Amino acid sequence: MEKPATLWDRSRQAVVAEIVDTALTLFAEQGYEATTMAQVATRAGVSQRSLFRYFGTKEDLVCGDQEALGDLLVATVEAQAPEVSTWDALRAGFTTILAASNHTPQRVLEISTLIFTNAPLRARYFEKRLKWQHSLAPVIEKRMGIDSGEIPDARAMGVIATVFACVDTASELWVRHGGKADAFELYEQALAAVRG
Amino acid sequence: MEKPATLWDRSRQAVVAEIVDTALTLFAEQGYEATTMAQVATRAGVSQRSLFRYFGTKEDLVCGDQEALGDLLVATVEAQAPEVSTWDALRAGFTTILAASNHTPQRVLEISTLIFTNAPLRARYFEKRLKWQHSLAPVIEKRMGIDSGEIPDARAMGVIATVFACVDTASELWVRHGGKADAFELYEQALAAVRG
DNA sequence: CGCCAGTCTGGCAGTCACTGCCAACCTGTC
DNA sequence: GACAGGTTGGCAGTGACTGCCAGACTGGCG
Repeated sequence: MEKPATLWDRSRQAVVAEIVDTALTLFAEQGYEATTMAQVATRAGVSQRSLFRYFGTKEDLVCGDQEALGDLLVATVEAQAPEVSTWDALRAGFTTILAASNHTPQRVLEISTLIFTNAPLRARYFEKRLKWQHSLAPVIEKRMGIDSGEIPDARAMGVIATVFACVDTASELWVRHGGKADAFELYEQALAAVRG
Repeated sequence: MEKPATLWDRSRQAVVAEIVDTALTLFAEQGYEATTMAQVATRAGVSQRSLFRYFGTKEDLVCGDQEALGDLLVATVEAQAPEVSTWDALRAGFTTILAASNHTPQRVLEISTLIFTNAPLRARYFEKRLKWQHSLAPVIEKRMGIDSGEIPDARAMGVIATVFACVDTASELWVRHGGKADAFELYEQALAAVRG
């Protein structure tokens, strides 16, 4: 997965992780919107200008590392055997990226709660997931035996959007249950109600 | 639906409509993000301060009149006979609000295109629709024979989220086809693929 | 070791969405 | 004609974000 992994790259990773850490701490202390980027920069010991170079936007402090996960999702779905159903292939993709997270469960809950209780964060999260959906379109079309055209097919996009909707629903309810419910179970319930 | 309808109220409505009009024109001319609120204010002949009093945010210039539609959606779904299936009840809700739009088809396409091609607009649109979903939860739970608790039920939310996902998918594809496809047909295709 | 190119960083000033505050105004009422 | 309530406009401020430039740091090359 990684070839060069320069020393410099790793130290940059560390810096990024530390900034995220202090940002999450501040968000927990004062709330997301009450915290300014200037505060984060000062507390993390970098200039405001550099902070914006690491994270293009304030939202990216929370949902920044999704790019890579999207690629993993698409790759996993694509790698499923052809006899696996579309639904199972998509589920496999999500369980894979869930397992690939490098955060503690505690932190996942913290971040998820942040996202689901802050409109701009949730909006940004949604945006990124939209890109995933579009990347998945050709893969799912192929799996469903549909020719990929310039514009995606309604059937394939409908299935993809539905799975995302159920994942999203399960995540939100999981957060609202304070992480005490089984997110996977919630997903199964939601999807079963849809397909039943 | 309207009781008082003061003269003043109506003139305010006219002002709002005119501002929206000039804003859409500017957006068409220069693009959404290249247009500043100052420009809209000047061109519409109001102060910037008042512009922000009419429309709390720039996004609301485009997707502002959704509050009322949400209520209509919930009311319509609630008004469906109990023997109507959950899916049909939700579809009835959407066809109703589609018919309730006071814009020309041309303008609907223009606004939709704007929303679906601008990330912040789409995000805001999504946010508002999320609220609709939450308002629908108790209605759909009742219809599905589920007791409404503090936290919505995964099955009900899954169904609601799926319908919204398919509507969204159909809308997006409709826009990407330049309005030449039948949006209703696209919705049927998407949902059929999901439920089939 | 000194030099050089490429990169990284910090500061600074500017843009833009958005808000609070206050003075001016307008409208209807007594 | 004074008065109360709501409306408007300007003005100054905040906070996210960007472009620009100058200094520092790094890895090669002679």
